[in-house]
Amino acid sequence: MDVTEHKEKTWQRNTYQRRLLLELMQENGGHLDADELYQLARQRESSMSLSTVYRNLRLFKDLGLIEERHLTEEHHHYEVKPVVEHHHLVCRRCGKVIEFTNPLAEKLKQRVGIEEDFLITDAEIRIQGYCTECRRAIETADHSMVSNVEKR
Amino acid sequence: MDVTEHKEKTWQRNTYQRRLLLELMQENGGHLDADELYQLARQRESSMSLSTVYRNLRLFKDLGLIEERHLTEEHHHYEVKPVVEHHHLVCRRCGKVIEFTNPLAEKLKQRVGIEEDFLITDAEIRIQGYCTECRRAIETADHSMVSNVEKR
DNA sequence: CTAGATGCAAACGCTTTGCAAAGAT
DNA sequence: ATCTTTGCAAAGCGTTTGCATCTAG
Repeated sequence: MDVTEHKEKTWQRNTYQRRLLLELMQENGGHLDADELYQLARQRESSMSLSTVYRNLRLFKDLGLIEERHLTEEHHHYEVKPVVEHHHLVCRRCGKVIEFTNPLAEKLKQRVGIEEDFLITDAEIRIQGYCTECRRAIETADHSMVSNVEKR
Repeated sequence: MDVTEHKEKTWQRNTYQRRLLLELMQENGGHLDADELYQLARQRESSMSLSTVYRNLRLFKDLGLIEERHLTEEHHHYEVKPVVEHHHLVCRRCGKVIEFTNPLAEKLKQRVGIEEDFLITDAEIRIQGYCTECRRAIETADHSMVSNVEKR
């Protein structure tokens, strides 16, 4: 038995809304949140309801068609299940999200799985930092700023 | 300038509630969520308010005393800032959380920082899978289960 | 004294749910 | 004809906020 398969929901009816939502998810490779997807869908089907979006996002997720991401503290993002697992680099200043893959991530999973005796199914790696542009912007702003040491 | 320091909030009053909350966070090394901390605090100070918990969790976080974790989809968990960065292994069945450290994680951060020209501040790695016990439990249950291939 | 912190209740934002109507098979 | 899915509105849940009161400094 494949221990990683637990979900039982199925796709019973092939509705227009469902097709549209999945299509939009596939076109928009990026990281959509529920509301962004809702707005996109409304452009083509103005009667689209937000709950339909939520219901289908959950369905797609249960079927393994998309994956849920935790890029910000506020709410979820979704993306179509990538063929190769990739991870995310998030800029703390501008919020830009860069996807990356790195063989070390795979190695890390293997290593940890063995060391802790876990059967690893997947990993989510979110690295935070500052991108080139924001580093530059902060340094520039810094020159025109007063020291704020006394604030403490 | 240290580009990683952005927050400006300070600790102005040394209140009982604040001391209590921080103490509880430190005693309870684990991963507390806001409500768990609230329940603990109420045992010692029955008038403690949930908003005070939230306000101080945020304060502690801004001061860098604790860190916010995203272990489940539902809500946040917090833990006192560890001396060495560690990551989490979460069992998909029983929810057990195991902390681990691995030199490959550090290496990965360095590598990605260079490759993408990011100044890395930190990383959150959450690996999911099945622990020893749950694997065993699933396999055992499996033997007494009917195949569910026809469900589709 | 007085600004900052608290407790309470109400508001908030994202997500889920109950229900009647519409739609797919 | 049946049973799923939809749209709508209302509820749910974790979290935040406004405000009067309290309190540490």
